[in-house]
Amino acid sequence: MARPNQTQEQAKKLLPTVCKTFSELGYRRTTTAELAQRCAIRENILYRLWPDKKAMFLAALDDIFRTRAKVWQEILSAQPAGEDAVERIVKYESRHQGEFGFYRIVFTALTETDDSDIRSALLKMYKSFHQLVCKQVQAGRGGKERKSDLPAEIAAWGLLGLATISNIIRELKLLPPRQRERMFAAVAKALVGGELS
Amino acid sequence: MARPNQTQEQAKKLLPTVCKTFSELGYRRTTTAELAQRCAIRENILYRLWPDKKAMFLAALDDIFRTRAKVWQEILSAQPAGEDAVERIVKYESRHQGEFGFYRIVFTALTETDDSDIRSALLKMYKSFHQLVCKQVQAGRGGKERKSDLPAEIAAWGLLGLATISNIIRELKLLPPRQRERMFAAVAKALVGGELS
DNA sequence: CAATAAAGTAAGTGAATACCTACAAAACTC
DNA sequence: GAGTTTTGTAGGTATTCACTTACTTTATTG
Repeated sequence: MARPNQTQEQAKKLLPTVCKTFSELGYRRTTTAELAQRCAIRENILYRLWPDKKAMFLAALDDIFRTRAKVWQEILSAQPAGEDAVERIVKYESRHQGEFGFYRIVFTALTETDDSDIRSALLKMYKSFHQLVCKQVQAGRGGKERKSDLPAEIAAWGLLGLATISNIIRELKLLPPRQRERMFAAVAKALVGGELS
Repeated sequence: MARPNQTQEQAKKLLPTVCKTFSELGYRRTTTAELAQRCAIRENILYRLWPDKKAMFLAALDDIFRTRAKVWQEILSAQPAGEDAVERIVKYESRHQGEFGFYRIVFTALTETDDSDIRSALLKMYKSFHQLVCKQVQAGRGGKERKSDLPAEIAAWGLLGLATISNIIRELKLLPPRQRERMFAAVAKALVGGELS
């Protein structure tokens, strides 16, 4: 025996760069040569870490999802399950959207949905997020749902749509940042309920 | 002189096939060979109709945008500027979403936004749609805006987001059709105002 | 019909790209 | 330090793809 295998660690170390590359260039335009160069390694080392390009992409998708979920968790745990949990997440999202290239990766994945692996990764991701948002909406309402409110599951889909269009707006600079933030807050309020400030 | 130039007509005739191909395969996976085959012509004929692949894509993007706008116009002109104009469009969209591959082309375009031509085509498209939706929201409210209502421009962005997530839901089969329709209607109502049935 | 330009056919080309092979250097265990 | 396994280097290959070239056929007009 000799030299412990450190592929796991190296893969982990390279993931941020891989994510960034895929989110900047999309799936097809990201070449393995480009990936290798940005990671400052040779191509064949990439192939020792992942079996093929698709696996690299799926790893990036998964990582970016985990990262986002973790960020939310942190926001929530700062002052757990309070009345204003959604509000805090909404505020955070409206400001920091796109910082981690989350949506660009999702968009590029959405144009590859005829690949069953990518499809099911996306499916899992959307379900998880919907559930997460759902819970927060419910928590934010503190159990008492007024008859005028949208059901939480429905409001959650609306919020995911809002996040999506908000990223498109950001991407295309359809609105200046502040206006986009205000739009985000106003629509979120309309969806979740009147109490949000 | 001999034989009148019919490239315009042929281009027009091929556009639906070109659109369909791009929306099924995305920009990168659509090869000019595939396009030619589906159009039942040779590759170099494509290049007599458009200067390059990007031009083919932009033509498809433009066509699909015009088509959608025309459909809306028809829905509206059936019973012009009524109180329920938005409602009719919303109902139509919730049912027929994705039929024309509209969003798949938009998604693939969104991953190519560092190309300035594609970027500005998208920009123009989103602005037009937002304006169109805006007008309809205002018309639907019949001039009288209640203080609880979202401003029309903001509600319009919300509706575009709703349309987007709704297409993602359809694409990934996150909800069965009827449930998706109900979700669409409920969120649209929350955004536009309480009067919609 | 003759001249001419468009429409179509068939093949090719150079560049890009995912992935592989063969080997050298380094590091860990005993 | 010998033996073994990982890590790194350098180059290659088969394929795909956007786009081209050279040529034949067809339609149109004077």
